[in-house]
Amino acid sequence: MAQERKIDKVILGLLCHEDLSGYDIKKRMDGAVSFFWKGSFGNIYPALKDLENSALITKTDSSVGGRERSVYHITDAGRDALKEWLCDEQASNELRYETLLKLFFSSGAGREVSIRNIELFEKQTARDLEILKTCCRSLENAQDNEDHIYYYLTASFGVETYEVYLRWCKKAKKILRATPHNSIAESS
Amino acid sequence: MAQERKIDKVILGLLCHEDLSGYDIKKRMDGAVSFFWKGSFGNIYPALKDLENSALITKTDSSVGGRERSVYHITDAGRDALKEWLCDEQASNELRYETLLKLFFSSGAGREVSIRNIELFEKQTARDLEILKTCCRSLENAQDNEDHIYYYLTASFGVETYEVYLRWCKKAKKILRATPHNSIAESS
DNA sequence: TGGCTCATGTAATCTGTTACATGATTCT
DNA sequence: AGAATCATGTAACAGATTACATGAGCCA
Repeated sequence: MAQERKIDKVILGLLCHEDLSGYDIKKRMDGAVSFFWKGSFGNIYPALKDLENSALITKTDSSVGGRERSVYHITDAGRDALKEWLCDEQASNELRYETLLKLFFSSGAGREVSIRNIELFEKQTARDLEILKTCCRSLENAQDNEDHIYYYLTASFGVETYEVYLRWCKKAKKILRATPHNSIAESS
Repeated sequence: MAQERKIDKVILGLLCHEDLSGYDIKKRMDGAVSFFWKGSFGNIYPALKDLENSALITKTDSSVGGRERSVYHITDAGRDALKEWLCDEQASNELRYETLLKLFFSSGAGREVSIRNIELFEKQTARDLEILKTCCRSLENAQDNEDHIYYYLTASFGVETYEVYLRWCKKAKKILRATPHNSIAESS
């Protein structure tokens, strides 16, 4: 297990709770996890194969009729690997926001362009926030399960940061509209 | 220019203001840009070569003595390419936070582990926040330059989100310490 | 003299994305 | 019948990380 591939951990984490197929894993990843981690089929299926070869998961054929379906189950070694990762103090936290990158270099295109870019970001954030809020509310009312507290905490991280994003958008637009600026940059 | 490689835009954006060497570009990227975009030499040098081949930048040798140094300059075509990107409505904004990923799957390791992981995140965030705050303050007092308003806005995005991160850390730790939980998950 | 910073680049490797290929089932 | 969804996988490509290789200048 010299591999540090994050998709492996996501798969192990999901399988820790229930047996799933590759397709199921994709669906889970498109859900509540998606705002801080993404995956694709071209990513998931090879990882499942590797994890099976490393004996961290086992594969069981559960095809119904002619439709093929392989369900994966985590092994004890898999649980150990997951726990080892959880206990490892290293964690890479990366923000890759093209909107901020554009804003940083926006003097080349003028204020109208930067305001529009902020508005696009604002709209997307508002949409995502609604989804996260719904998610958060349903988790608040289901604290019976030990897992739910962790789901709630991650979702609430999303809600709180997205709310700040929206406040920042308003502030940024206000500043860009209010302060004086030379019109040369604008007209070029 | 069918390429969508972000490192190209970062280089063009930086060269828009001043002529720089590959080494300089790396230094700039390690500065204020680093919290929302990262780069490495193995990334920058090949990109510089490609951009030169596409005539978006030009290379000038400015070696001093035996120490080699190549300085790059943006062309008009380069400025056009940068502007085209700035005006393009598409923007990919991705958060890849391993800390959140771990937290989401933390029921496998228990509360003590998750609290420690949050504390590690908290410490790193506090460190980064101080750097961003300093950056933000110096930009507030230098609004003479049109570029500075954009630098300020991106830095203030960082400051505001990091402050929320810290508030969330406190809340999360409190919840994890306060609510009752079964000790089986803890002892396993 | 030794260590740090300046300075450029390559190569191996890893990882992810996208598109493609295939085919069954279910719903309207 | 046709569209959407279920379901698995591969191949080509893109992009980034890491380590490596090299060497000069500067400072203590």
